[in-house]
Amino acid sequence: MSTERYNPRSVETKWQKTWTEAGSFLASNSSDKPKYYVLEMFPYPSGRIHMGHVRNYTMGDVIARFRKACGYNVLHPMGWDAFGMPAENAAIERKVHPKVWTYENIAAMRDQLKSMGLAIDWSREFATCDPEYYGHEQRMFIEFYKAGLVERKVSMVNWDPVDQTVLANEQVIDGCGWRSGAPVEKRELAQWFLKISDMSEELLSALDTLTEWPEKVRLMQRNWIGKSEGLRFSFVLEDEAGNQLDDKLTVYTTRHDTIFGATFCAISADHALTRKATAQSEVIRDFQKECAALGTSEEAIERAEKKGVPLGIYARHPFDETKRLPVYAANFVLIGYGEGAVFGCPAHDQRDLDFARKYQLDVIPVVAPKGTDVSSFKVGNEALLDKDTTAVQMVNSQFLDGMSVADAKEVVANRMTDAGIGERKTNYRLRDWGVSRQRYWGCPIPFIHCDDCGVVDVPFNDLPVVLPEDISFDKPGNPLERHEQWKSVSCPKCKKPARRETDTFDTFIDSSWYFARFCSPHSAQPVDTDAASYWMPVDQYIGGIEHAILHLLYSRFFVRAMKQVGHLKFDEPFKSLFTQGMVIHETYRSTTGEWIVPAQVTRDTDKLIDTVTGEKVTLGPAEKMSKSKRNVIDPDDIIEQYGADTARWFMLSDTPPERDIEWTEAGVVGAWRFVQRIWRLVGQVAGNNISIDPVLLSSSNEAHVVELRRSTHMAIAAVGDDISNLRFNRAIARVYELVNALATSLSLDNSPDELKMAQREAAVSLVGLFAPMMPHLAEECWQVLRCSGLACDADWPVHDERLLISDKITLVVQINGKKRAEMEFAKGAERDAVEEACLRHENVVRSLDGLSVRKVIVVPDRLVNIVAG
RNA sequence: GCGGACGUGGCGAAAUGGUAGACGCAAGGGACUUAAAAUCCCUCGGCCGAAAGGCUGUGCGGGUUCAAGUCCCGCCGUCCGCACCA
Repeated sequence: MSTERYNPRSVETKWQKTWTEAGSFLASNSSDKPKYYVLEMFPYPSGRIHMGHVRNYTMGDVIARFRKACGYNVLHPMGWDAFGMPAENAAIERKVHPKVWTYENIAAMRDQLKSMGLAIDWSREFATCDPEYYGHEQRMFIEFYKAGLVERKVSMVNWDPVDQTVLANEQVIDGCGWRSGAPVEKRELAQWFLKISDMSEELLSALDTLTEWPEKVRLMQRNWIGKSEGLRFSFVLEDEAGNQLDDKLTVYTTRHDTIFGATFCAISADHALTRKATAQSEVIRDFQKECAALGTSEEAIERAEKKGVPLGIYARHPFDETKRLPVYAANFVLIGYGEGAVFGCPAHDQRDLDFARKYQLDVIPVVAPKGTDVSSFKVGNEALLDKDTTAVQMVNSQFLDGMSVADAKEVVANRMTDAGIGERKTNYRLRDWGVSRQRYWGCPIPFIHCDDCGVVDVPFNDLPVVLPEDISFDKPGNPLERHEQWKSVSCPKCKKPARRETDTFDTFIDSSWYFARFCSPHSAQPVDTDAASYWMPVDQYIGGIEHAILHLLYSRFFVRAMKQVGHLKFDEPFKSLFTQGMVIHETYRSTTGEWIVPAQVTRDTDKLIDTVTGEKVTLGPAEKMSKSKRNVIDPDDIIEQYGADTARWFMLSDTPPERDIEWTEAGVVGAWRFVQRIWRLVGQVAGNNISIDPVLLSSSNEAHVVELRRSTHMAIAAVGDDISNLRFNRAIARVYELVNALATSLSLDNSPDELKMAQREAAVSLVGLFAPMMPHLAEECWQVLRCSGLACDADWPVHDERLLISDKITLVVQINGKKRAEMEFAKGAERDAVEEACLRHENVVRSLDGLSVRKVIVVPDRLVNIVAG
């Protein structure tokens, strides 16, 4: 049979159409088969898919198709995380309405995803900006409110004084607003919170049940929740002259053992005592402004140089009347954690030490290695963080001297408790989830403010509260706040004029339950509880590691909240989690330092040349594909030139899925050549025009037949195993091995019919094995091989265990751990016989010259290690 | 700053504590061709050697073990998250 080149352009659209018409990937909510729910994190509709999407959705697709072939009822849906700031930025910069921009982007990206040939049930698609979707979200929020899961309280936001608008952390650059350039201020606003911190312990302990999550993600969540067992206690305060003040200073610490090392107290710039002090001091006012300019980002706060100002008040040491500790307002103390106040123990905390050195405060070591000469023991510029708790003891600490750290904690906690100035307290770092955003393009928060009735929830009958469309972004700030007509409503309770809440939800809410909605996307309820009970939890969830904490933790919380109000019957949304790596690419710069797009760079022997200017290009490291560095490859271009299968194959090859993958032209071309190679080999097999006689094939002892069949069945066993474990790169290496074996077999002359049958068996199996990865090529090969039905409906190939067993094994002979020889033995050979044979091997005899054998270690069927000296 | 990960040939990588480098890419040599492309065959961590074989080698320094890329301790480097980006 003559083999023409495989032309993906026409073939791929043909099969996509076939699948759609056959409804191949529609999931049924009732089936006798076991269910399997595979989900990739849904995309933000930025307008075009990027290579990260290609990687993410290819992985999910392989799993979906593989599970379908294995006989599962598979749910593999797609939707859009469609609210968010970029739509507003487009509205400001390009004068297009967020809604128009978003839905146009969705349409474009849907087409792109479809061109990848994904096995998705598109009948379940929705966008989070669909009023139908966010209406259910509003209803659930009210249900949460009634169930006591919601709270309204004051918290800080970044405020741009010029644009008169609230800024996200990413919009604060070096303490200034990104558009106005004005120094950021902090402002207090009454905001809505979901009380996730009430669930800290539950969210922490349930991590132990998530055995199919990466350990690193569980660890990150554990640290994020940040459970600590400590002590909360109060200092008595006095003024400069030693007069006792009415106020007390309450601090939280986990290191109460170091109380005698305390040399100062530090409180947040937003602490009530700091605020009180600003009234008298301009210095303190200025300091507070300086802290405000850091914004609300914890990262910025913690990276900033440790600074503070004395407040002119002092804390009396609880156990030593001769000591008093100056109280500072400091920029590194977070108002949101513990009490917003700490005592500083510079010897044993790096931040405290940096601070103490800057302001010449005392540094008193109170924990030292046993046997240290205390009088000469000094701390330099590195705090002593005692890791080996058995090797240290308390010093310089009066009644604690000589104790272990743990005992000292006990004693201090008991004394404070007995004296009524302190109590043991378990603390969590996890804060409540602030969900209010002062923005237009989000889900309206379904509440009404009435002067008489206060905050009133919108009646269910009036839901959804739909975003008004007649808005403008001419002025900075939230258009909803300026929309008098939309804002004005009558109070549901007293019917008097009232105002709508103009804040919208954090988009993390939208993404905290979409996976449950996919089970019954058209239900009149937020979720159909039975459908969710059938499909949930998601069996395999795939997404970027950047979501390891927030999205995944919020979803875990939200599902529990939904359970509490009766929508769901389970606790954990994601049974197995996989976090894939990024797609990176080399970066290129011109002689003048500008970034250059890869398409504009050509390789001339060992130099890189700019095809537009002809000038030399400087090669930079491979980095995450980004618009700013211009190192972006457009998936459309790749699919147009090589086809989706080639792009998919490349994404899965070589690099383990959890690691960053570098996109290279050479790699894509390699994948493309492999597609053509398969096509040629399958064509050759089809040309043999033979059908398999199972009896004849399995009874053949012909060496080539046995060898090829062994390769085929080893590949079947290995590929299935590797895909199940998401080791796609290994699965692909096994596919290459099978292709190499088939090619070798096909190059033999005068093949008997049995060998042709073995070749057909290899080819048909091969197509089945790569079908989840290259589904279009698989359909085309399936057809050429005259197999029945569609490849996407075919069962996963089954391997014959008997063909995997070999009666001979190659055993490695080591002397003192170094390989000296290889020997063949029958499988399961006697230990003594093996040992004896090894010792007679010429290499072994030579190497052992002059040495005496002390011990021989035999690992059956693997290795012999002769210990000699 | 705090938290988390990663580090193996020219490159992407593989390796239940048991033969380091499977598989792929690139490179070099050869076959086919008028030529090129495509395809096919061979070589391919480093050093010594004609070969057999030997020495060395998994970021760096120690340790455990008959045996360490793998386990433990300490460094170095790179990347990700830090609560209003999604």
